Amino acid sequence: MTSSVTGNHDSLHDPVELGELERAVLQLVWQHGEMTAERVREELGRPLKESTIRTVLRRLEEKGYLAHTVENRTYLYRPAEDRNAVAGRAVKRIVDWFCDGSVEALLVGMVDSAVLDRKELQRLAERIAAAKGGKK
Amino acid sequence: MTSSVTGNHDSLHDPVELGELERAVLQLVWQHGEMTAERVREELGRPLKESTIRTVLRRLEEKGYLAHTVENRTYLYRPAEDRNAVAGRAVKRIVDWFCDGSVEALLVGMVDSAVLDRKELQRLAERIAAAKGGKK
DNA sequence: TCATAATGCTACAGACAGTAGCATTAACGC
DNA sequence: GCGTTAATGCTACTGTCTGTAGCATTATGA
Repeated sequence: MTSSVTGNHDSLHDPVELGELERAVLQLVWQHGEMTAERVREELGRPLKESTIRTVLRRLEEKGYLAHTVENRTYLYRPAEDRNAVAGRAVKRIVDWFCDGSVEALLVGMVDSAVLDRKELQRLAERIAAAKGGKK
Repeated sequence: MTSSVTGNHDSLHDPVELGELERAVLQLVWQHGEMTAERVREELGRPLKESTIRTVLRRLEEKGYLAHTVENRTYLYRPAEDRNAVAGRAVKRIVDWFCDGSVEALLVGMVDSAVLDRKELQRLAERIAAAKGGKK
């Protein structure tokens, strides 16, 4: 399967392997900062049992996306990773697989497939160029 | 020499939903331009039966990534979509899900998670700015 | 017409996501 | 202390997808 597994650190998870519901839940937690299962269920608006929500939350934690603390006997879930960072890694994988690792090729592809507007790309480039000084 | 086309491509699919083997095969075809099942098997270097390869190729076609023509009773598979474009859409999905649709946020995330070097991003921005006059 | 080489069809096991039921346990009031 | 209640912990079933492949069928060329 995995061709060469040299240096495997499993801290890297890909949002790609998440299902619909998992993604929805993860986004909610990212949005709200911290949530209980009950709260998630309410926000979701879908007719799901609480045990379902809890299973999803637990799996998300197992996968490294969430962490929880116990507050008065109640689980409080909060993000374990920055969403943009997670997205970044996910994109990197895609770039590696489909664009020979070239982010440029990717952006070109996004423009070509009308996913990204050329103008938008322009603005983006300017913003990036402008944000040069911001050493993080 | 008979040559017919059977391109059946209904909707847009995401490369994200591909398995390891499927991805490997798809990349091979993208790399070589067109391939027969036999050729794919050789290139893969994995001990797989031909029927396996053919199943994967068929599924990739069903999913819209490949198309085939028949050349002397033999299937010739070729890409049905530009790889960069496919990657672009895949990334867009990720951006929508995890970055509120902001490509900028994504790039920032990539830098933050050390997926993309700040310098590289700079060069990228310049290149993009330079490649202004394109189609569309 | 017969062998051969190609495809077409079908299947099965393992992984994973969606969904949920039921057992257990700890806190709080009486 | 003891029971009610609210939380979690464990387990499971089903459907879908992917990896993998066997076997039937069919067209082609000698």
